Amino acid sequence: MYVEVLLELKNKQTDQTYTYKVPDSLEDLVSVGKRVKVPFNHRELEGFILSISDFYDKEYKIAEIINVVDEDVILNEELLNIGKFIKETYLCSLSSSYATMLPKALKASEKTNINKKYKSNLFLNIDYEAALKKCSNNKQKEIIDFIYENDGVEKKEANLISTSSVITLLKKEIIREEQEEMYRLNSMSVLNDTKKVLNEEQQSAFNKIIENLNKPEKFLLYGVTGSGKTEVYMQVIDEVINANKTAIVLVPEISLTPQFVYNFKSRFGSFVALLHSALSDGERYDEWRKIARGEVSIVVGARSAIFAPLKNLGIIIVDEEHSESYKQENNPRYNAIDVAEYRSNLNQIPLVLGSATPSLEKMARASKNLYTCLELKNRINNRTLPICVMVDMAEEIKKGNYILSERLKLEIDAAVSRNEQIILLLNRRGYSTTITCGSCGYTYKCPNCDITLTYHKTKNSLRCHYCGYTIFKKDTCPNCHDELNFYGYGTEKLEQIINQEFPDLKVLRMDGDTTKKKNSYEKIINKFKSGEYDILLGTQMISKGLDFPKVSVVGIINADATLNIPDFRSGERTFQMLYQAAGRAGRQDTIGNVIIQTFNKNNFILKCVAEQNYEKFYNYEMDIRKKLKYPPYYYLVSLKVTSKDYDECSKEATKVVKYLKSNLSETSIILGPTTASVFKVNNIYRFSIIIKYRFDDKLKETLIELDKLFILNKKVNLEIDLNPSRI
DNA sequence: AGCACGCCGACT
DNA sequence: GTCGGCGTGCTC
Repeated sequence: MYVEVLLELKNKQTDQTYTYKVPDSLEDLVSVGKRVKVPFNHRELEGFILSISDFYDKEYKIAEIINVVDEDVILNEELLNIGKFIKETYLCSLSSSYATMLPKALKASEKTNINKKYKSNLFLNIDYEAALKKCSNNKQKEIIDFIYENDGVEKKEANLISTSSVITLLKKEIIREEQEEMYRLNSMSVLNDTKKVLNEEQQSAFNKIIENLNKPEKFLLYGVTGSGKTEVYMQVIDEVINANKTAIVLVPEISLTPQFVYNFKSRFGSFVALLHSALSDGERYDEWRKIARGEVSIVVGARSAIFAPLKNLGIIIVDEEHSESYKQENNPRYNAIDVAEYRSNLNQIPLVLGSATPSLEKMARASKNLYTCLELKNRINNRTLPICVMVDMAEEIKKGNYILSERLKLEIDAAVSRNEQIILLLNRRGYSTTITCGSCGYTYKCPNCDITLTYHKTKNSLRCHYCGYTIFKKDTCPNCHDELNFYGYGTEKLEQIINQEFPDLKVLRMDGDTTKKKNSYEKIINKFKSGEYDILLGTQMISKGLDFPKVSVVGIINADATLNIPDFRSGERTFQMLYQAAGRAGRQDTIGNVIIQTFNKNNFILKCVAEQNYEKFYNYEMDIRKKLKYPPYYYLVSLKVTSKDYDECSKEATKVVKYLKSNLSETSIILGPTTASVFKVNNIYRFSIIIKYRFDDKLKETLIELDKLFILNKKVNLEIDLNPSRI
C-alpha cells in the first residue's frame, strides 16, 4: 500500500505530494484526510494523506511512513475539494490552503501541544453490596453510595468527600477510573427566545428561500437597517434544521461578540457552535471537533467559519455581505463569499447574502438576475428612518467652530436633556495627524515607512500606524529647536474637546487603541449600553451593527476623511460606513437625528447618505465604474513587487509589466508599475501593477507562469491578489 | 522550511 | 592544514 502525502512547507517548490510506503502494521489505520508522520530529507514531518494506491511506478526509492497521527479523518472529501478550489482560484499553494482552513491544533506543520482535554469519572468495579462490605470507614461508604446513586460520578466531585478515600478505593480496585473527552467551552443553552411573527415583506423573503432549499440558488437579502433580517435568517435556519440539515452563518468579526450571537444562542441553544477570534487554540479545536462529529447543526462565525466541517449542509448565510472582513488580506487571499458560493454549488443548497448597503458587485448581479433580490423596504414595527442633516464645515470654521458644528452641539444638548445617548464617528485614531515645525518645516516621519507619524497625547508619543514604530515627542523641533505645530485631529483629540465643551457629560472612546486588550471591545459596549455614559465616540468600528436603543443622535465629525482615500472603492466604503452609522440613530421609539459634517457639501455620495438613498448612490457609482473600467464592469488583479532593494524592485516590476503585456490578451488593460500608495513599509519598497480585464482565458496561466519566475528570486517578492478589496 | 554539500577566507 | 562563513539545491 502506498500513500501520496502533502507536507506543509512554506515553499511553493515543495507544494506537491510525496509517495510513501505504508508498512503492513499501519494499513488498517491509514485513510485519506488523516495526518501521517514521515521521514523527509533527514527530518521527520507531518503531512496529509491525499490519496492511497496499491502500487507505484516511480523510479526513485521510497520511504515508509512512521505512524498515523489521527484517529479521525481531518480533511473530508468536501474540505479536500475546498482546498483545491482555493489553490486554483487564488493561486496559492495547496498546503497553505489547508493550513488556513484548519484550527492550529490540526495543522500539519505546527508542533503544538494543543491537546484534547479529559475529565476523570469514577465507576463501581464490583457490585454495590460487595463494595459496601469492603469499605473500611464511613467516608468510603459515602463515596460508594454517591457513585452508585449517580451511576458514575466525576472524580472532582468524589474528591470533595475525601481525596484519600478515593485513592484507597481505587487502589483496592473497588472502584475504577475512566477518562472522558471533554470540551473547554460548555455550551450553555439559553433557549429563552421564540419565533417572532414575520411581517409581510419578511414572510415573502422567507417563502422564496424556503421554496429553493434544495437548489444552489443565490439570494441577496437587501433590507434597510432595522428591517429584521436576522429574524428571517433564524426562521429559515429553523426549517433547515427540521429537515435534518445544517447551516453556516457568517458575520463580520466585529459584530460577533454582542447580541447577534446571543440571539442565536437563545433561539437554538446548544445546536450552535461559535467560531470567533477570541477563542483560544484549545477552545477552537474543541469547537471544530464538535462540528466535525455532527454534535452541532449551526455554525456562527467570522470569515474562516466558512471552512466549518459540517456534514449535510443545508444553507449558508452571509450577514453584512458588503463587509471587507470576508476577504483575507494575506496569503491565501481568499474571499469567504467566493468559498460560500463554491459550497453552495457543491452541496446544491441556497446561499443568502444580507445587507442594508449591498456591495456594487452583488447588487449588479441581482439586477442581472444572477442573484434573486429579496427586498425589505421597511423597518420593523414601522419605525421611521432617522433625519439626516449636512453641515458645511467651511462656514463653521468662519464662526470659530473647528471640530464641532453649532448644530451638532445643539443636538448633543437636546439629546442629553431628553436623557438619550449620542454616537460620534471620527474615522481616525490618535491625537493629531502630523506634527510640523513652523520654522524649518520638519515633519515627523516613520524611518521604516513612507508615512507621517501620528501623535498620541496620552503617551506623549508619535506612532506609525503601519509598522508600530514609536518615539517620544520632544518639546521642540528636533531639527531647529523651534516650536512645533499640530495639524489634523483624531479620536483622542476629539475626546479632549468634548470634555472641554461638555464637562458634565460622560464620554467613552472606542478605537484601535482602546480595544487592544481581550474583551475590551465588549466591555466598552456594555458600559455604554448600561446608560451611565452619554457619548460614545470612535472610529468606524462603532458603525457596525450595534443596537443601542437609547441613541438618538449620530454625529459624523469628518465625512470627508474616507472619501479622499485614493482607492476606487472609497466612495462605496464611505457610503456604506456613513449609512450604517446613521442607522444607529433612533432604533427603538426615538426618532434619530444624524449630523454629517463636511467640507464637500455638494459631494454626491454624501448627499445620497443624507437622503439615505441607496438606489441613487448605486446608479451614480455604477456609472463611474463603467466609465473608469472598474468592478463590477471589469475584474481586477493587483500585483505587488516588493524588495528591500529599491533599484531591484523597480527593475523587476518593469519586467513583470513587460511579461504581462506580451502574454495577456489585448483586451486586458495593464497599469503600472507605480510606487504603491504607501511605497515603503517596514523598509520594504513596494511597486504596484494593476490588471483590468473582462474575459481573458490566458490570465490564470500567465499569472501561474509569472509566479514561477519569482519563486527562485530571493531578493524580490511577488504578491498576486485576485479581486483585491483595495488597490 | 531546513538540512547537506561545497567552495572560499582567517585562524590555533 | 581545518574551522566555519553562507550560497545552492534537494527532499518520496
